[in-house]
Amino acid sequence: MGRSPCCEKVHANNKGAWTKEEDERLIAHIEAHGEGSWRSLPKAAGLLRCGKSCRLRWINYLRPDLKRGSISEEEDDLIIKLHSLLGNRWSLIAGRLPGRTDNEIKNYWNTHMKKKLLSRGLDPQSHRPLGQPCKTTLSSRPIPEHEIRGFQSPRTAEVADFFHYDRQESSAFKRAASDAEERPDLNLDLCI
DNA sequence: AAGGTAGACAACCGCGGACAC
DNA sequence: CGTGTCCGCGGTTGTCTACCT
Repeated sequence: MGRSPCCEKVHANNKGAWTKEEDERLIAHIEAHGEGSWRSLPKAAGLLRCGKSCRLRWINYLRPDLKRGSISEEEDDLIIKLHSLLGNRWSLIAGRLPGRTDNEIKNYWNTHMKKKLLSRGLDPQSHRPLGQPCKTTLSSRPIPEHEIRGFQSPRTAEVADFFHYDRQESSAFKRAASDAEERPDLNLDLCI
């Protein structure tokens, strides 16, 4: 039994592309009250949208610190490196690319990078030569409990520092640390 | 000019983690 | 400890546009 859709309760069932007026309302509300409280935001801002839709619109399109324009060669290179380490964890990858969003990077990956890697004869998921069997897929393998308990190496601190994790007990951190342990060949000293 | 197709990206959906109670 | 709620994430779909026939 799943949770009911967030939009049903408030009849906030407006869907599809955002209008200029909706954008303006959302921007004005966030400028006045700040980000957060997405569930109550639509009503407070006078929008017939669900909170999730508002959050997505703000994060992916309206935020003032977004970088516009195409992905640079340096960013392109960094995305490949980060994806080889993290797999499809787009939000973590976006966290290392100022002004870029997870959605933008995900779309970019699916439309450009997959083709690019394939043309180089590399598997877009494993980053290994096509046809070469790969034991694990970094993005999908669940971490056994015993592995999580075993993170005591210097690599753990390196991962925490690299991804700015301040809560090393978080599952996202544990997963990233696990992946890094598996890929000692990957250099975490990346920069734009 | 009209219809078809592919590419790009905006937006939606469902799930799971975190947290409060 | 169990349950409910909110938020964020990643996969997927929808829509618009440019290009081709």
